[in-house]
Amino acid sequence: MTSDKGSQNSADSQRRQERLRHSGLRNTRPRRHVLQVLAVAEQPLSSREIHSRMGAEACDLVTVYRCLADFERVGLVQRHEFGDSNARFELNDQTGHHRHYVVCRVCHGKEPMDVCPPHWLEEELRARGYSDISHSMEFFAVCPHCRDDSHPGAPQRQ
Amino acid sequence: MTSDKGSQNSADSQRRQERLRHSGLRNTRPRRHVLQVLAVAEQPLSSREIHSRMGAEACDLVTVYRCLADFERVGLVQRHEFGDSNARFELNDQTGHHRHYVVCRVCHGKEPMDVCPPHWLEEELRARGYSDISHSMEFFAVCPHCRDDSHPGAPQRQ
DNA sequence: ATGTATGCAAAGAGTTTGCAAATGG
DNA sequence: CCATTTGCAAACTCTTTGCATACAT
Repeated sequence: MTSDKGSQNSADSQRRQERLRHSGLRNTRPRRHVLQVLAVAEQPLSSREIHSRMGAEACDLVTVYRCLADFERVGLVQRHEFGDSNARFELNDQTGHHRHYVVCRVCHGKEPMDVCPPHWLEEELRARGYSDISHSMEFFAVCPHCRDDSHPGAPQRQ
Repeated sequence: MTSDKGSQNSADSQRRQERLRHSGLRNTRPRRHVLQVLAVAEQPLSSREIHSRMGAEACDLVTVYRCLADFERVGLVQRHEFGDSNARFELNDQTGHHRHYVVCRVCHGKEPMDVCPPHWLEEELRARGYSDISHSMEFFAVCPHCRDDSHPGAPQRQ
């Protein structure tokens, strides 16, 4: 029953702490905990969602906000804006790879797209003198499941 | 001294009121005023920015929010999320054309990109059974001006 | 006339800030 | 040791809601 989608064994934990140290951030319990929650998340999570998943041992919600701000600054996480004024975050992998999602307008499920076309546009921007370039891109649609069910039951994923 | 960037002559005003009526929305003074501000805006504006630009004759800020919600619902405006948790809006043209921007990390200036590569991705999503598809895409970077000035003066555009 | 839209007040929600105490390297 | 980080409380900002009044058609 334990999720094996993400990485939550000791070796992965070591690797995350390695990335923390390498980023110049101190290796604290709240930060390890936030990283661990993100590591096993099946989709981007908001600060509150992360805090909830930390359970009884949770640090203060404010600390989650501060961790995420730091993680974003050093490139450990990517921020997503899915339009519900709720910033969501996901762990970047070591290669700097990141994802874009389709968000269902009905069930709010989030499906990764696994493509990233704007990269050549970043090249063009670089040629125009821009530096330190990144981008956001999300899709919004009614997913096949919700289109068929006119009266969808419980949302697939929130 | 009057800006002629946007459309604020009487003919354009007529055309905007036409679009209002055609959308099934009542032709009220606050709505005309919000549309007029958007029509002459050189970049997407937040509710508060719109309200400020309405000057002494401004309607209530709440009404601006409601206008924008209505306008978005009927497709008159496009919403942008530039990452500062401040929704910004711009007028769509009649063809449904919309824009994507580069936002400078330093001066927060917004430059339109005039390209829209995700359209073929929407096709792919359609093929996978998704419907009612739209997307968001924004770029973030340090603009040439701010890269050169290590100590930028006043932000170019906010 | 009648449903729609507005203004005002107040609430809701996410996020940020100040500061003293705790902690990591 | 000392700079960084945390917790707690409170503030701040954007946005939404309730309801009586005003307005468009």
